[in-house]
Amino acid sequence: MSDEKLTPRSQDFSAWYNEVVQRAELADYAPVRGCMVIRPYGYALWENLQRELDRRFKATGHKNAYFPLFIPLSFIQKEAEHIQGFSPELAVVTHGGGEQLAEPLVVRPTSETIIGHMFKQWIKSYRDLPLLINQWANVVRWELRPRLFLRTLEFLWQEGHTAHATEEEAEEEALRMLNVYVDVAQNEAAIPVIAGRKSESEKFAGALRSYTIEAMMGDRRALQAGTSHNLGQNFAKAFEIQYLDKNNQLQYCWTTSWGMSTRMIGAIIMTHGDDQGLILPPRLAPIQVIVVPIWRSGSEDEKAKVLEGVERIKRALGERVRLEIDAREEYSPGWRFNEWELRGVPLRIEIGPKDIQKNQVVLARRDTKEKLAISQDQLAERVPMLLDEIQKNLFERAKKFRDENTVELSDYAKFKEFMEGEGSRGFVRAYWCGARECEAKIKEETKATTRCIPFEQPKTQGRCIYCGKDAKEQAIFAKAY
RNA sequence: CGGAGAGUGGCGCAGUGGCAGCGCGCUUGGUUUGGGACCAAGAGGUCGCCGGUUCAAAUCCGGCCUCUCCGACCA
Repeated sequence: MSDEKLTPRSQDFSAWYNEVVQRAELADYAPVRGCMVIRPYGYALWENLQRELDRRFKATGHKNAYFPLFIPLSFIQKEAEHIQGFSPELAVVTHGGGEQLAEPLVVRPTSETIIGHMFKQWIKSYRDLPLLINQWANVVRWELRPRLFLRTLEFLWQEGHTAHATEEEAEEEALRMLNVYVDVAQNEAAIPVIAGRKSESEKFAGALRSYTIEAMMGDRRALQAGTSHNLGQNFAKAFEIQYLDKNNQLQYCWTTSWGMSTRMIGAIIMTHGDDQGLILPPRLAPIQVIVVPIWRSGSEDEKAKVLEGVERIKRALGERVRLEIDAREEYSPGWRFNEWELRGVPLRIEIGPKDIQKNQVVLARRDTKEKLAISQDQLAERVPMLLDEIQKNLFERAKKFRDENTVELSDYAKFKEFMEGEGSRGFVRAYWCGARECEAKIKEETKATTRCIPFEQPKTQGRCIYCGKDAKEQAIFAKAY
């Protein structure tokens, strides 16, 4: 561990991000380019996110299963758009057991194809529907420019895959799961998101429609934090997922898929972090409260009293919050304060000789840096309340930041000016006619892409920011990760 | 793949031909402890790899590899 300060976010956001990830011990670089090791602290954060997602998946009727890592190459090729979208980033196994394989195997970039293959075996009748499956898995995409958590060659995620009798049911499912992502992002990760539809060019390879939640990071760039796809009958037709309806007619299923990944950890870091380091939302923080006891050496009596105080804190809070104690004598209090701030623990409790005398403790909030003294008798009541308040404050703060950096524009010259330069100045809401050409030109000229067409639209209509033709809807434009 | 930068103890770096160093971290002992403590003694290196020049190469020359950042691609 180094004593040096982090690179300030304003100076170099990327450098800040990489330093935070490594120094907070979330992850480390692996010996293979583009791969990372998720360390225990980072993995604990992932487990908390997993738990919240999994709980909601089960509550909406989904069951977990597991499908193989290897997919026959021919499967990927069955859906035309799918192969086009994914072929540049496939990892392909050509040899096994010392022999060249008769058919190469693809390391899954996503599992629509192999799951489609299995769904065909499992679905015969309308009585088998809907089929609601989720899997927790790793996937591999051979990305050109990796970034810790945001874009690694291998990443962890969940992928939901469902099959339905009707288009309406599939659509309803895709939107239901997007709402689960909205709920988890906003209420657990404290990240405000904009939910909407992806444009044709930004949608998932092989989908009928893609839905997304988009978040603004601390450098004002956009990050796609979760997606849900209505796959129509594209995969059902490619994999012959068919059922007999009530009238004994053979019908193709309507399928969906949806995913959220370890990228969310990157989103949490970049949404809430500051120049001191990480700030974790209490609901997901592996450690919600860190207790830092303080005493003078040479006084065993004082030390014993402080440690008794620590025991009282543990008794009051141990069952209610995720609490750890840092009683390392080899580090000064100041060092320990900085360390736990770097690692983003939402609330710190300081307890020393002065507090013992007054029967109090000092609480230090990570989000506002405020310190306040409370009576030890109030711990069980006040600490959970304070954690809730921190959770709420992080969300409100991020929302305010996003809103302050979102503008509505109707003039393309102003749009270009807004997007000028290396960094990002934020989100632009603008009317867009929906034409692929306008979208492509805007991207070429400004590097901004359509992030989504938000569900929430103004009542009025307008003119396309690029071509000036009539436009029914607004889109969010931004430079994205 | 295009552009930029970097490879020297765990980390950050200095070292432009002549004994491989500094700061932090690590170990041991001691003194400390309310915002990144101090003293002392230690451990730790085939200087990214291969070849060449030279009495002598971390340093000069040639080739290769890797990583990071910026772009195209993407959860």
